[in-house]
Amino acid sequence: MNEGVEWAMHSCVNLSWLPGEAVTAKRLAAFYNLPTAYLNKQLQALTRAGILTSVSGPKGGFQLARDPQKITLLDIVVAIDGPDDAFRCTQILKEGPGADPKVDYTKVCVVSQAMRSAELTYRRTLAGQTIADIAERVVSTSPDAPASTRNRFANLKS
Amino acid sequence: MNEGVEWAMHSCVNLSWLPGEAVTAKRLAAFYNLPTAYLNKQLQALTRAGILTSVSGPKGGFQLARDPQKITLLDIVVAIDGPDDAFRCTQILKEGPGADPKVDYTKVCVVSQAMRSAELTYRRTLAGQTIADIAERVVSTSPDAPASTRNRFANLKS
DNA sequence: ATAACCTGGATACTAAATGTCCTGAATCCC
DNA sequence: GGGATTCAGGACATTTAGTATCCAGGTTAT
Ligand code: SF4
Ligand code: SF4
Repeated sequence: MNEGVEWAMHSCVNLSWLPGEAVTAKRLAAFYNLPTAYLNKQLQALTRAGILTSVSGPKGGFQLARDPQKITLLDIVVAIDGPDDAFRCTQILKEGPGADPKVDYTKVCVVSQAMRSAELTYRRTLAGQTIADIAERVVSTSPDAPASTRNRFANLKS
Repeated sequence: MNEGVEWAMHSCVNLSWLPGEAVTAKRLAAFYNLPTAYLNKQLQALTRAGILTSVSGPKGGFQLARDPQKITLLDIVVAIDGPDDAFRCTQILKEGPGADPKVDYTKVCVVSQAMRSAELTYRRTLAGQTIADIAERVVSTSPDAPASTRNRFANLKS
């Protein structure tokens, strides 16, 4: 899995502490000391996926496109890592016994179904958790996180 | 995910149709027209993991090390793809606010916990399905699969 | 003894992830 | 309008992981 997923998760949580404020890629990157240009690519992907909105120009930057309660972890994973399943079906049955090129063995093959069922539970679990849930749980263990995050962003020079 | 996982799944199912018979890597590869030497590496990994047993020399080959009911899909995935989670934790919090090198943020971080919970359901689902389950489901849709598989293996020249 | 087969390391090849750079367009401020 | 700031995105370069081949060494059946 793309490590940009982790960056995106944390950035979205941070952005949820800064509602209505446009934060530049440079500042988001500086927060965790990440490569700016590369993080910018992930932010672009989130924007294309409709998770963030972006504004060009001075005072521009990124912010959450909708309520954190409506952004699931699955949304982010799909936006950054793509919609493909981890288990790749290379259709080896086509080289096997009943070789019928017209059949899509992805649907028929029992192995494929079994792996797919596992990935389904995975996605369901991710879809059941939102950025708001994450943020809330962070607050419950360290209640000053939102304030200190805002403070840190305010003090970021670059 | 490693595509060897797919090869391993199908090979294990095939081997479950051939109990007590040692099948050479060359024949297992020929069944799906796979690269012999590379498939052999996956079979070695399965052997190291205790899923297969191997015998050297003429009349040698691989066979299941235990009852197909006791081989879960998770066993195979771990043997081929390794035990690591898909979500990689690069510990970016160490570059962040509270930077404490002594803390293992993998345990503390809420994002990490959320992703981990999803992977847990994934693994649980995989662990709940065995090679025997797969084989049984194949039989229920095409009852002649075991016989035709044995027949095809018997007719493989190389 | 020979041939077949597994083991594992070395190596090559290929694809994907990671990271950088640069041009162009949008926006703000003077 | 002009300059500065920032996003958008394409074009690379670099690094890492996956895929594939080969060979030398050990095991076993005949
Ligand atoms: S569908 Fe089944 S047989 Fe075909 S490639 Fe996927 S796993 Fe293998
Ligand atoms: S533990 Fe949390 S913060 Fe640390 S790297 Fe993993 S996801 Fe990021």
